[in-house]
Amino acid sequence: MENVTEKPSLDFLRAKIVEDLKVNKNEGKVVTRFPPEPNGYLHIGHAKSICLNFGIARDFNGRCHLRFDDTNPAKEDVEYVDSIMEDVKWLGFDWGNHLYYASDYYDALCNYAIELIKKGKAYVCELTSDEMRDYRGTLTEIGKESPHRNRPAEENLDLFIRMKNGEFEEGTKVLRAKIDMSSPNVHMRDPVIYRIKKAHHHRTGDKWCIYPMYDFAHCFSDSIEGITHSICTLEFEIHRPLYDWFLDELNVACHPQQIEFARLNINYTVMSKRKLLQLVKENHVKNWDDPRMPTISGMRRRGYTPEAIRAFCDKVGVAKRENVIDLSLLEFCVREDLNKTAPRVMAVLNPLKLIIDNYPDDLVEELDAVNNPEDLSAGTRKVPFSKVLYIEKDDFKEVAPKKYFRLTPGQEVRLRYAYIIKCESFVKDTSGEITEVHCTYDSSTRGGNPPEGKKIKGTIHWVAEKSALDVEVRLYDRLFSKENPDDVEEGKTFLDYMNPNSLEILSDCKAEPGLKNVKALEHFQFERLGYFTVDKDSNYDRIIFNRTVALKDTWAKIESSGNN
RNA sequence: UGCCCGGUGGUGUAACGGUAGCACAAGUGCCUCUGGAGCAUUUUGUCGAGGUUCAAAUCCUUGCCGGGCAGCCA
Repeated sequence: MENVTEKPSLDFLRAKIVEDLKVNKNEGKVVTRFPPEPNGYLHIGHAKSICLNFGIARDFNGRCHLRFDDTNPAKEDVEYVDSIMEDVKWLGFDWGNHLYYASDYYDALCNYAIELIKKGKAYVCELTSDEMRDYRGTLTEIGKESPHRNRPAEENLDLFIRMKNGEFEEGTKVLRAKIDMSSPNVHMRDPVIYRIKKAHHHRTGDKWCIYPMYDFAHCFSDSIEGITHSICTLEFEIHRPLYDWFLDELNVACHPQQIEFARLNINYTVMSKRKLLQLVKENHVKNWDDPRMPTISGMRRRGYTPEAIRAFCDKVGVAKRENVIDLSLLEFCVREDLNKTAPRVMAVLNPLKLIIDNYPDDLVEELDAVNNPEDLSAGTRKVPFSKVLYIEKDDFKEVAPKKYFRLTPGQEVRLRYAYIIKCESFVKDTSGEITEVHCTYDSSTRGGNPPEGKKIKGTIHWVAEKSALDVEVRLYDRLFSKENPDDVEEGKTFLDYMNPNSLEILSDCKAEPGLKNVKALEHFQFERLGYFTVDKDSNYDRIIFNRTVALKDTWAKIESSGNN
């Protein structure tokens, strides 16, 4: 009780920023940036970075830039630029007018390179890439210096300008920083900073035929934008000395601080753009927005909400230790959000006909159903009820296992919001499959209220046959059946661990008629089943739902533990 | 074999020299017109060895384990 006013503990990044603010570093400003390369779609790992960078800016009254790190025209495309902007916005973040491209800085970057050359800190090297690899040395042996390393500055300048003018072929020359070929950090062994690429750039067109490398472009882009904290993932930690070297050599006014954190991993999926691209290109999934993909667009289509994703990113925390998050945490986050917001509705995925023998043949009653018990302001709706209904196949068993509360001969259940019924008999076809269940109802239990003193343990959902809507439902499961698909055995690839049952299409589902006019991305809870969203391929004639996540299923747990 | 980073329950993440806490997962019970939701409750942890200290998850030494780095990718 005495600790209620205690502040929640900060992650190490925010703690660092608090320290910086205390000593008035950067005049108290906090400026971050999210710097995607437009060479693929954003995934949930990027969401963590987005939430971090935009979240920090929000928490410290700073700002966060969206900057496309577009320094490799061979791999980049406007399609990706567009999708990235859409996804960041959808996640709920706003970069205001701080939208930038590294390509905006090509002139400035080129001038920085020239300055470096003039200072004698960069040189044009004509080694082939194979030779350069050779000269670089290994992790345990130091490198040796390029024969071009000690060219006079004027010659370097001339050569570099001619590179820029397109006088040389790709691969024949590069500009390198002159640092230290004996550094234990291979990134400091005279890294390439400019290479010739006669490629069309999605923004600068054919203006350039030399493009800066990441290490050179990134630190200066940060500096130009006045970034205070340049937050990136762990694999760039070893690049930090280089980041600092460039900024120190040219003595720029703004020297941001690079801080690294551990990227997000989730089990049963992959999180590398290369692998996601491969899944798309080789048609292992339908597209980047396939609902099984961990992409933002895929998760959106699957029915995840921005609120759920943000909550997830918040809960996973930030640290420097490698981590693998349980998929169950993600599922918890969507359920938690959708439970509060998704209207409840009844739908039957695997229909079984149920006939109430003592119910009038042509009567249709409109029964009241609560739209969301977690939010009474969502109101109620009318659901039509009549003699012939559909129920879930699973909700009837000829021979009931122990603790089975649903329909079985002689047992009573409640039809949600309708009546108490009793199972009298059932019909099997020649193959032994149950085709009809016959029940009687108690007309005094209208609305589902049992007589005084009587308890009904089981409640099942239903859809009236007459007015039922035919819908398609797509069930999704984890894309991979192995916890860590990146951990491949000899002779296999991550593709060998794909879950063959990650998609199940149910085309004969029945839903209550109120769902006739749903729109793409609307969320619902199908009572007792899970959360579902309307797929974008859905239309008036063919309504398609994607299962976002199933409800927690205590019965399934009891059942499976009993089978063990 | 070089350099850099990390090791806290099953999974994440706090505690910044002073009671190892929180969330998810798992278990149990209560409640319920969703076997949903909710509520209550339990189990499980500081990588090892030394040292400093009244006191170490925290500081030091060392070992072990995990990750990263040798693109004209980012």
